[in-house]
Amino acid sequence: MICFELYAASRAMTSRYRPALDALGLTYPQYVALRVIWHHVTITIRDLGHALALDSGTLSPLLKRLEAQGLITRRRGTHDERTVTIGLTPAGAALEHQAAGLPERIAYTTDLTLDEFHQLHHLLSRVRACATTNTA
Amino acid sequence: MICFELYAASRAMTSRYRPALDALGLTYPQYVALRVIWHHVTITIRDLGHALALDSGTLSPLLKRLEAQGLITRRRGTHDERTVTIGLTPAGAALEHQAAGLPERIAYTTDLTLDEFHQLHHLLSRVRACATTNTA
DNA sequence: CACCATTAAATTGCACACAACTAAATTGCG
DNA sequence: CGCAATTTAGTTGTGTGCAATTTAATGGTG
Repeated sequence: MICFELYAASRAMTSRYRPALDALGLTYPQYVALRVIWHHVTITIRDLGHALALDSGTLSPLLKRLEAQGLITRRRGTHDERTVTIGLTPAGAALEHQAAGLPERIAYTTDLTLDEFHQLHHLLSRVRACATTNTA
Repeated sequence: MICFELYAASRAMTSRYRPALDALGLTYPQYVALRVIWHHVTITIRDLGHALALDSGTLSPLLKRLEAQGLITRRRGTHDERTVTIGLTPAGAALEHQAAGLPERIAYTTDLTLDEFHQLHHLLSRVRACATTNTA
């Protein structure tokens, strides 16, 4: 039952982020979305959805909440008016510094060695690749 | 970002179960709850919650739906009336046979070797243990 | 150019997760 | 024994995930 182990481990790890994210006023999905936006500065909802493997049914309300918090901006595309490009407000950009080093701090509290992290990362990307490519 | 890999891999694997579970009329959380019930035949909500790392806020409505589907029974404890013991209806017990071998069939469609599965299982239980014990 | 298939977001509906709270039963301590 | 702390389920409220549908814009084909 690898699937249950993934499901339980994912929830357990996410719960480790919760105290720090609560202090920033973010949920975990909001945080990972912001990470992608911080990295790209501006990004379409379409590309954000590909990066996170989430559809507009999840992202639309999530991004609406981030906009309501004054962290991001939404702008309709000019040459393709179907697209919406997400940008950062000063507050949204500033939040990157407050959240800096969070994954490292969490990883530090686990007992895994660096080598085990690399192994796990490799296996998880394999699993994810198998599970996604074959589905399409 | 092990946490995001877990989050993405978990969702990807769960989506692999979806077609088979749709045919059984189950969601993935309902399926994993039923697996525990099949194994124990009868179990209190408390113990089920410990096995799945889910609280009554999640389990109460989930079990109510399984009961509405005629798969499980709920019975108040006799010597401790706070507890509720879950049992199986004939339909709920029969479903075990229809769901037999599902994890193996899903695992077969991934490219991982048996050895990689063991490694992954080991690392995931380590992660889960670190993430849960230190939180408590 | 007209038209249809495709694409991007948003919306709706359902089922989790989880925090916070409530209600009822039990336990334990003075 | 009496009563406060604890335990067990259930309820409420918020925020995802994801299927299905809707709306609007784009692109390709005849």
